[in-house]
Amino acid sequence: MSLPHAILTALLEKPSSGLELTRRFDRSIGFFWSATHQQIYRELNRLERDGLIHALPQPPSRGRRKEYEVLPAGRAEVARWVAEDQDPRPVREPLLLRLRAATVVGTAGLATELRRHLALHREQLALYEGIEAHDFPPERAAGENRLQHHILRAGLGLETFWIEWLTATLADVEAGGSDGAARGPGEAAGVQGSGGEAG
Amino acid sequence: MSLPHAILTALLEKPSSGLELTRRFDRSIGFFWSATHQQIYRELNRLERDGLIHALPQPPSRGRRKEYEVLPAGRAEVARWVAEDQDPRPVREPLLLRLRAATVVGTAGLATELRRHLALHREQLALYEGIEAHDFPPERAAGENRLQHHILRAGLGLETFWIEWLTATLADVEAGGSDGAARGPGEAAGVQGSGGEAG
DNA sequence: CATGGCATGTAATCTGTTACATGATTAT
DNA sequence: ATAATCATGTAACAGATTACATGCCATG
Repeated sequence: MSLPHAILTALLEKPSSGLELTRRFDRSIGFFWSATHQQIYRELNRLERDGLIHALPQPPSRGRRKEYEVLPAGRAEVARWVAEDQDPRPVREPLLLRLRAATVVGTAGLATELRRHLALHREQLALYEGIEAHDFPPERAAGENRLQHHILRAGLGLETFWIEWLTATLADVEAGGSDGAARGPGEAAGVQGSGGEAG
Repeated sequence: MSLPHAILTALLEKPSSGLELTRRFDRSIGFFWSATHQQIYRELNRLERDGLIHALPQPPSRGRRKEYEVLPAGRAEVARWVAEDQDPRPVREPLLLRLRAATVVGTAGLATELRRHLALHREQLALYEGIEAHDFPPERAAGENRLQHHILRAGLGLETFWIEWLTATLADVEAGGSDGAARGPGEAAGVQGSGGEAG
């Protein structure tokens, strides 16, 4: 249940309308929590109903811009949530799944996908590096906004990791070149399976 | 739409019943794609209805074990999916969200959470290291199952990244020690916001 | 007054989560 | 017999995705 809190945080930073929020969820916030405008409007209505935010007084009609502001109860809820016990979500990465599938049905077409992903991650890394250069220049390194910098570094670090991992994996997939089906059904099963059970 | 393919892959590795699959989704496969038994049973029924798998002939009654096997159409579907164009999912990490919220409402209670996460990631890393030692011993390094090793390395790399990142972030949060509310509302907004817009 | 873009919203569907229900099997 | 556990399943709901609908407003 993070979306309402993401919205509250965004509104605390700056009161906004639904569409403005949508835009911000395409950029900075969306780098680690994405949301569509439908999710956002729905959640705004709930948050208002629950008394955590309220719309600034404006003639309410259908197609008209509606600006929201966080109420004290909303701010308190965010503060509570920051300290809440909340386990890290298990990794959910379809590409790793597909890699595993490839060990069974063959790697045909996989290299192309890996290359494509590599390019996308390089793009994203470049984007983050641009933001870092702009917002956290070396001259005022030990500044106030250390937390913000750490958040950005998470993005930088993750992209860097994927780039390295994809590069290594791609090399092996291209070297192996085995486009066809896997060697034998069931052979690959033990490797990850038995290890997991042992651990 | 990865769950059906995850199940097909698991069944290709080894025909199983619903509960067996559930167990495997708690270990090896679950390391990068988790699922509960309800999801699995629902999906098994759909896959059978769609002719991608079939239950091995056994007296079908309610509480009785039902073993499934992948049909040729199912294998073909997996092969198709391995090569499919599929963009990486945007990162969705509540902890980063909470960090950002903390820049606005204060870091009270945050260090505790970071420490807890650090411990959990260290545990997970140890688990992966155990599996690596067991399944990929250095003596038969350049072996057959390179792909499987790469999959495991993704887990190792991600956990390692989070441990390093959490350590660095925690140090700053503890040093800053500002438990109270943020400096001023709106001040923190520009940092990530403007950077994102510029990029 | 028509067009296009801005802004909010509805509806349908799918995926994921939580809680509970029920039949079968095994051990005591 | 009965309790514990194995195994499958139902129901209700929350969250996320996709497609579409509607009203406002500026411009030509």
